[in-house]
Amino acid sequence: MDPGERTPSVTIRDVARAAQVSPATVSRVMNRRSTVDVELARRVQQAAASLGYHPSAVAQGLARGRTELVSILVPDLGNPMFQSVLRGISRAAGVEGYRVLVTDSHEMPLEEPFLAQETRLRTDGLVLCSPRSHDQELLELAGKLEPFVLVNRHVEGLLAPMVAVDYAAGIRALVAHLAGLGHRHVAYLSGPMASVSNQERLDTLHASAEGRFELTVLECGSMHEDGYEAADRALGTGATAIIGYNDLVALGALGKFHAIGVSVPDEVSVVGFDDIAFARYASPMLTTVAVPQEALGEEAWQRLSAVLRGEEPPADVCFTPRLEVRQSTARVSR
Amino acid sequence: MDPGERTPSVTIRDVARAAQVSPATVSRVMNRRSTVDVELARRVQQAAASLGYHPSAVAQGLARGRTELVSILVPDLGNPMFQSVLRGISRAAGVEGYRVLVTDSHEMPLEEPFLAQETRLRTDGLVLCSPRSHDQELLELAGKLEPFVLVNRHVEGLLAPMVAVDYAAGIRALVAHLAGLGHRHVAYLSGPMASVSNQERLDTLHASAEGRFELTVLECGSMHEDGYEAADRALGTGATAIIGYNDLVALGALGKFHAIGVSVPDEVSVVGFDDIAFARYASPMLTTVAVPQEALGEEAWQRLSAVLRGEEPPADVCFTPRLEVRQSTARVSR
DNA sequence: TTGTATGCGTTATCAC
DNA sequence: GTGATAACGCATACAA
Repeated sequence: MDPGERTPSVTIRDVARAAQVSPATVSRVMNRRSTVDVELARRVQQAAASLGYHPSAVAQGLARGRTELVSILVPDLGNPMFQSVLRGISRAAGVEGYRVLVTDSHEMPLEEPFLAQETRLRTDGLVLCSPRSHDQELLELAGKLEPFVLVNRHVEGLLAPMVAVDYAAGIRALVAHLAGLGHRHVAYLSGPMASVSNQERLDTLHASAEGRFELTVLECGSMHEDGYEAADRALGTGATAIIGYNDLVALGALGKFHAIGVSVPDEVSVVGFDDIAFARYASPMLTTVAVPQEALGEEAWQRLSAVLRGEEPPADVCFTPRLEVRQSTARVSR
Repeated sequence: MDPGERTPSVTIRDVARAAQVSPATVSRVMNRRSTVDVELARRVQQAAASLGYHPSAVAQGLARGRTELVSILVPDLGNPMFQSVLRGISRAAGVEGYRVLVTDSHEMPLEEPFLAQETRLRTDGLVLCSPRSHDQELLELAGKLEPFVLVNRHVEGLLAPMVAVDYAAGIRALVAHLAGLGHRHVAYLSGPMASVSNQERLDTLHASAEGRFELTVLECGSMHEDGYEAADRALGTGATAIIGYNDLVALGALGKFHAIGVSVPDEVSVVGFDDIAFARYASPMLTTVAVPQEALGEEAWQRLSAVLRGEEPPADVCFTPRLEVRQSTARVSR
């Protein structure tokens, strides 16, 4: 076998020749177009099969003007939250024959615009998941990114379809829950500064904590290790309850507390955000705010799909997350 | 804005016209080819910039004969193990300008051949991660899948590069560990029947348990819920230690034990496989076998990349996993 | 119904 | 150095 040989791909012409018809007819047969004579069709089918012919996706893409590929850009492929969104999109898109090209910006906001454009150029559309870029930047970029839909982010003045989550409502539910349990001092393990959802959670936290409990904010991050590292710092503030930026952070804190012998929820309550699959199986089971992750992906696809078909996309949607009370929170003991 | 308007994309001709040069020259400038007159080059650059020109990836793909896209097929995008492999590939490929198209077979072995071919057709190469198909099927398919590399699976007679893990060694380490702790009855929560790695673990388990402890095998699965559901069944067999097919299953079992008040590792030891990030942060921290997940992805890319360049790929590699003793295992108390 | 011819946007092989 | 021009593989008006 010659290692240097290039794909000796069989083309539509080879099939045409073998079936003794024109390339156009082969094309028609392959695309089940119009009425092709049954006899010819069969000849083409056989020729194609025996030659092992498969239309070139690239050539089809060029000729049709669409690749049936869409891109998704996420800040961190390692985060189960984004993985679920990806699954949702991938599954929904797959049903319509579209495949997903995924790009990870590795929580580097500055790279985002470049990556978004780059990946968008290779496909028919783009899903921007929790972009960390500033509103202004997104507004300027919008033209070169279209068609695209925004997940987990609202940008005023942007005409792209959006699929969002009412994080404020989730935070308020969390605050009410903790206050109801008698907590008077709560620590928030803050997420990435570039994260708009972190900002939103922070703002809502400040607003709704007012008059209910003292709030201490600690810079943390978005990953396991960040929560693990910040857990005892949080405890050191005298807080009786800790709110993680997301479940990963909360789970990291849970791990640390177990490691240093601090009992949850007896000595300290811990809550997260997102309700990733692991939250339910943690010990203790994590109280958190459930975000419909796969649904976010599906809804995003519905909108992108509509735009790709030239139709009007469904109206923007904003999911209201649901408080999921489990075992990591309890009435304060002091 | 006319909703029906198609991408009014600016082409290489538009730039050529604006810069008063031939399309060929524009192409040369865009690709930093040969020596183009500095003055002309600048004119082209300006024209391209002011027109917002970007080469069509599809057209380039057709003309160059490569898309700079590779596919990866995984059995379950929801599994952190595969996510890590994906990350590894995505990151390594990204450095060389390649993007990754991901397809999830949703643990449906019968769909795999079709999906593999389908996704392969859209890119320059394929990474088959833990394929569930039979050896025979893979051998027959190989021709239509090339170039591709195999991760987490060895198939005799297949000339595709492979990146594997010595699961048997991992299992033996696990067995030695548990036996050393005095366990005389161990239960194995078996993974998907179609999983070759499950079969390998099972075989090695049977072989190395011989004379050390009694082994009970329970059908389970590959996900959290499966482990959660099977945990008490496993305990009911009288086993003092439980080996999960993977970390997900083990973590699920851990969750169940916590829920029903069974203390780990005092009443029962639990071990997993893979060492996903959550294993370290579980309570108790999960003893498991560490598989270098991202490295698997990176190595896979190195091989695929070499083949794409027409070079000889590095030799097949087989990682030896490392036993990670943590807190979910202890000396048997009876 | 079927074939012919042209276009899709680039790259690359030639002459100039 | 630079510019025509022919692929690349397929889809699709249009003609027959």
